[in-house]
Parts: sequence; structure tokens; C-alpha cells
Amino acid sequence: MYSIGDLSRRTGVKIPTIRYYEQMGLIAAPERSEGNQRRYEKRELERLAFIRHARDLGLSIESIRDLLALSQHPERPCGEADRIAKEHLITVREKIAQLQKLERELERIVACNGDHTIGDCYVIRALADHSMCGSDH
Amino acid sequence: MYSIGDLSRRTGVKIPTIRYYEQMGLIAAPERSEGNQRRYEKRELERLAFIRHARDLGLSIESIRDLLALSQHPERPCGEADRIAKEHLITVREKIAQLQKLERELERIVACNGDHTIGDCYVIRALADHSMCGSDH
DNA sequence: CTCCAAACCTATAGCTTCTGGAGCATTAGA
DNA sequence: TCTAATGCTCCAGAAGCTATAGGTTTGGAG
Repeated sequence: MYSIGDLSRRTGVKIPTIRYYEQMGLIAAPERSEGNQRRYEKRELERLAFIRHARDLGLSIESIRDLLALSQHPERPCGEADRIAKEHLITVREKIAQLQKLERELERIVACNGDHTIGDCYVIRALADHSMCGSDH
Repeated sequence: MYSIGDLSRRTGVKIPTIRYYEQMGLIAAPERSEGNQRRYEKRELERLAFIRHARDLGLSIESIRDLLALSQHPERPCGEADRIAKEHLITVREKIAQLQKLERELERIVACNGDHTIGDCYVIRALADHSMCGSDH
């Protein structure tokens, strides 16, 4: 039996976050001690570790909820779990591409040395005038 | 004189967002018509375009507030504006690196074909068991 | 057994950056 | 003059937590 603090230390999920997950229905309400404190079993530790890992990978609470539901049915084909992961991979790649565009633009903007005045600062001018942009964001 | 709708169409910033920016102090409360509707001048259109552009680049409201304050003092040296942009470039690069790590891990996870059952699905197993990860996130 | 600090409880509010709706007022054009 | 489009304020919600206040329980030391 683990207290909520044990669970937190073992998974790296903060205590209020564990309670939040319970409220959101990601983990079931656990047993309570006589004094009304949460007492968890190993099963719940594993489930929380699963959630933690998936969150680290950037999956949404919704996706995780779906994956958890799927994992309750080991006999079903796993195409759906695959689809969720693949879909997420696509959004991760899109984010990377977008950030790289921003990186290029920021590099251009930052090319100023900071040794002149705001009046002719490239940072300020670039932000004020979109037409100076190379890309089409 | 532009109505809030004109401003919205010209900058691509949604109407409630414009009102939100006013509330947050990013743009000044404009003149009002006799019937209490907002009436903007060209100056405010430019300021909003500046904000829009900076938001597109992912700058926080706080950073934008700083840049706007700086742009009010064209005589000052622009090192500060530079610093903000450079700092942002660093965080953008960090985000890219992190997402690329996730990309690699997801690629590994997704290598399954979806033609078997949840019980032995790599997606589910990989999420349940952190030790299967290559990287150290 | 008693005591006390650490850990736990609930409830609520706040963070960030908007977005949307309800219910009513104004404006612009036919 | 009429009416559709647009605008107003206020409030709630989304995501995913985090923090605070004010109180209770637990576990170990003496």
C-alpha cells in the first residue's frame, strides 16, 4: 500500500496532479485509510507511470484516456493504439517544422548587434513590418 | 477610423482577442463612438499587427509588453530588444531538440503494424515500461 | 502513551492565452 | 424607417496543472 506521497515520489507526478488525474477519471478513486487518506496498490502505481510516460511524450489527456481504455482489452487488435501514436507523431513533426521556420526567422532578426538604438533596431522593425519576413507564417 | 471588426479583418486577430489585449494592457483603450463602440486609428492597427506578428513567433505576452515599451523609446540602445529575441531563439531551439527526441521515440514505438492484438502491442508496452526507452527523458 | 512534525485532506482560486455564448444596443445601408 | 450585421458587457470554459488556506491524520521519538 502506498500513500499519495509514495506514489508521487515513485512516479515523479506531483501530489496535486495525482488528485487532478483522479478527478479527471484517468485513475480510479483508490481505497482510503481509516482517516480518509488515499491508499494505492501496485496496479495504480503502474497505471500512473504509464500516464506519466505518455504525458512526457506530449500525448493529450484525451489520447491517454483512449490508450488506457484500449489496454483494458488485450484481446482486441491494436490498430487503434497504433493510430493514436502515429497521429501524435505527425503533430510532433508538424510542430518541429513550424519551430524551425521560427528559428530561421529569429536568426535573421537577431543578426543585429545591440550596439545601436531602438529607432533602427532590426528586432523592432521586423516585428512591426510583417512584409520583411522571408517565410509566409 | 476602424471598427473592431475592421481591425480584426485587417490583422487576423479575433475580436474577443482584441478586447482581451485591451484588458491586458497591450493596447490602449481606444476612443468610443457615440454608441460606445470602439473606434481605432491607424496607429493602433500597426500596434496590433506588431503584437500579432510577435505572437505568431511564439513570444509571450510579457515579452511583447517589454518590446512595446522599448519601441516607445527610439533613442535608447536596442540591446534589450536584442536580448529578448535571442533568449526566445534559445528556447525555440530547446523545444526543437526536445521534440526531435520525442519524434525518435515515437518512430520506434510506431514501428508496429497494427496487425496483432493489444496484448502484445508495442505502443502500449512502451508506454507502460519506461525502461524500454532509448533516451533519458 | 504522548507529543509533534510531516504528511494528508477538501475546496477553491489562479495561471496563460484566448474563445464562445447570452442578452441586449448600435450602426449602416436599402 | 427598417433590419441585418455588427458591436457591447459579462461570464464561463478549455488544458493541465499549481498553489493556498484551514483543517485532520499518521508515524516515529521519547
